[in-house]
Amino acid sequence: MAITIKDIAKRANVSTATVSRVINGIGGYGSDTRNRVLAAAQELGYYKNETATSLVTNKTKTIGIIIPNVSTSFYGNIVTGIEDVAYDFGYSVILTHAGVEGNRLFDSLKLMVNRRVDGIIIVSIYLNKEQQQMIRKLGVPTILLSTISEGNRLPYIKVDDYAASYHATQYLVNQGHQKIGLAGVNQNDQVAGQPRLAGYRDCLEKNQILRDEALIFFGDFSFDAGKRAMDYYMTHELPTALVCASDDTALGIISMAHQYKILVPEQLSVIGYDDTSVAWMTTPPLTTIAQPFYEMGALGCKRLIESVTTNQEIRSEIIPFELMERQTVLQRSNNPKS
Amino acid sequence: MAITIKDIAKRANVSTATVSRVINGIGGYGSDTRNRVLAAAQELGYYKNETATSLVTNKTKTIGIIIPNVSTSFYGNIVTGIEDVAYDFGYSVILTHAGVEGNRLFDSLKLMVNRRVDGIIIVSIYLNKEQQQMIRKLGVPTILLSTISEGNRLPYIKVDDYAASYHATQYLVNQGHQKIGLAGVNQNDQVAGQPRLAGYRDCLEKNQILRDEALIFFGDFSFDAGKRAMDYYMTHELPTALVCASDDTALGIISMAHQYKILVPEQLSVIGYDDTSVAWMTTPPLTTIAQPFYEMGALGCKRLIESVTTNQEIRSEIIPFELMERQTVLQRSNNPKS
DNA sequence: TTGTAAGCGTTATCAT
DNA sequence: ATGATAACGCTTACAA
Repeated sequence: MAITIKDIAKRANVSTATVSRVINGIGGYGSDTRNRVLAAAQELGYYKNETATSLVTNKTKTIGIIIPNVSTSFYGNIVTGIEDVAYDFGYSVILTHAGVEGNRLFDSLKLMVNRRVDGIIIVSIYLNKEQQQMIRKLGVPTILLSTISEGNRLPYIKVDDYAASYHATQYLVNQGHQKIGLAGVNQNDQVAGQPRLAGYRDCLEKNQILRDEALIFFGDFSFDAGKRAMDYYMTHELPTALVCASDDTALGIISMAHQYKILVPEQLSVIGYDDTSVAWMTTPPLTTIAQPFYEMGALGCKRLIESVTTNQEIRSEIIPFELMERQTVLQRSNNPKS
Repeated sequence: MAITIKDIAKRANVSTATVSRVINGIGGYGSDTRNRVLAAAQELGYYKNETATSLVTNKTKTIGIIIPNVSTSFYGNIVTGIEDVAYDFGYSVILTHAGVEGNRLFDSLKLMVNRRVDGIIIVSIYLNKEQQQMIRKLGVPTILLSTISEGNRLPYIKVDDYAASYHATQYLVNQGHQKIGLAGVNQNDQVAGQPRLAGYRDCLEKNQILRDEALIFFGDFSFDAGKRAMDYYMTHELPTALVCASDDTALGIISMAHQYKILVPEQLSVIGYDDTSVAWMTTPPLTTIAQPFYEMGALGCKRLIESVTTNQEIRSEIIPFELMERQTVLQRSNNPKS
C-alpha cells in the first residue's frame, strides 16, 4: 500500500512523531535528522495522507462551493477567483452544483458537511428563511456570493443591483433617451430582478420621465428572453433604448433586432449586464454593466478563510460595478432629443 | 463537538458497530434497532464524517479535476458534465486549475494524491513524457479530456481535431471557396494546433487547391489572435473564407472585418471551432465545429468511475464533432466560383 | 531533541 | 442480530 510515516520512521531510524514534525516543519529536531527524514520521504515517494490529518486536526483545509451551474462564463470567473486564493492559502476547493432552481441545495450542503469542509461559499442561490436557518445551524462558516438570504442573516458579497440598474438607466437618459425599456428581468427574483426593476423605475421618475409599463418585458435573464422581448416590442411599442437583464438578454435583443432590420445602436440602444466575455467579443461590442466576478470570488474566498482561521464573523460587502461604454448605445452628440 | 456514532450508539442502546451497519444499510440488524438508531441519528442531527470513513476504507469517493482555467464557458460545460455524473454515482469533485501553461500541474497532482482522490481527470493540458510517467507512477486512475499525452500512454477522450479541421475546410470548399485561410492555431500545440493544420492542408491538397502559406496565420486560439490575423490578411492577401482556431478567434476576425468594412459572410466566410455559447448568441450566429463538452465531461467521469470500481483500464475514445451550419459562411448558391 | 502512546470517527473482523 | 475491538495514518500531549 501507500507509504506512511511509519515507513519513513523506520528508514530514517526515528519515531513517527519526529517524522510528523519535520514533515510539518514544526521544529524541534536536529538538522541531520531533518535531512534523514526528508531523504527517506523522498526516496520512498511519500505523499502525505491528508484525510488522516483531517481526522485528527478536525480541519480539512477545504472549502466547498455550491453553484447553480458552472456552465456560464459568469460562474467560471467566480470559481477561478475562489480557487486562486484558496490555492494561495493552501486550501482545496470542492465543487457541486445545486441545480438551476437550487434543488439539490440540501444534498449539496449535506455533502459539504459530511466532507467536513472548513467553509462554504454559495453562489447565486437565493436562500429562504428555512434554508438560511439550516445553514446557520450547520455551524460552518458560510458566505454568499452574488446573492442574499431572507432577512440578510448570512454574510454576502454582491453588487448593488438597484444602484447598477439606476446607473444604467441614467446613462441612457443622459444620452438623451426618453423612451427607455427594461427587458428580461424576473420580477419574482428578489436578488436581482426586483432591485433592478426598482432602480430602473426610480431613475425614470427622478428624471421625470413618465412611466410606461408597456416598455417593461419580464423574463429569465436568458438570450431567449431577449428574443421574445424584441418580438414583443416590435408588435407593441419600440423604445429607443433598452436596459437588459443580462448580456445574454441583450444579445437576444440584438439578434432579433437584426432580423427586424432595426439598427443597433442607431435605432435602438442596448445596455447589458454582467460583462461576460460575449460582451466584448461580439460585434458591435456591448455596452454593459460589469460585475467583478473574479474579484468577487477571490474576495469572498479570502473573507471566508479569514473567518475560518480567526473565528470572526464575516461582514457583508457591496462590491462596485462598472459601466463599460462600448458601442451599443448611441452617443449623445448623434442622438436626436425627443 | 460534532455528533459521532458513539453518541448515537449510546442513545439507541446499541454498539457503534450496529450504528455503522444501519447507517450504511449493510443489513444484519432488526428493524426495531434500525428505527431506534435512525431516530437517534435524526434527533441528534448527525452528519457522517466522511474523512473518517475514507481513512479506513481507503476510498474518498472523490474525483479530482485539473483544468487550465475555469473561466471559459468551454471548461464550464466540461465541469458540469463531470459533476453531474459524479453526483449520480455519489462522488464529489475537487477542482484545481493548473495555470494557463500547466505550471502548477505538479502541485495540483500532489494535492490530488494527498487528498487521496479515487481518480483524476485532466482537461486540456498536454502531458509530456515525464509528466505522463509521473502520473502513471501515482497509481491513481487518470483520464485525459480534450488532450493527449506524449506517446498516448494515458487514456483520453477527445474530438478528432484532424478530421474536424479537414471537415471544416471541405465544407468551405464545397461552398465554392478556393482561397481558404487558417487563422489562430498554434503550430507548437501538438494536441489541437498541429492536427488542425494538417487537416486543413490535407483537405486543400486532396481538392487540388494550391497551397498558399501566406493564407495561414498562427496564433493562440484567442480573440486577439483573430484580430491580429485579420490585420495581417488586410495587409497581405485576403482569403474568401477562413477556418478559425476557435470561436473566440472567429469573433476576433469578425470584429476586425467589421472595422475594415469587410462583410461577413458576403465578402468573407468564417467558420469557428468549439461552439461555445458566444457562437450562437452573436449576430450573425457563427458557423462552427461543435465539440460536445458536456458529453465529454460526463462520459469521461463515467469511464473513470467505472475504472475506479472495476480496476479495468480505461480505453481511449474519439467523440464525434458536429458542424453547426449558421450564418457566417456564404452558401454555395450565392457564391461566385473563383 | 526525540520517543511513547493516546486519540480522531469510522469500518470490519471475529466472537457471541 | 449484535458487540468488542483492532485497525486506518496521522497529530500531539507528555515524558525522557
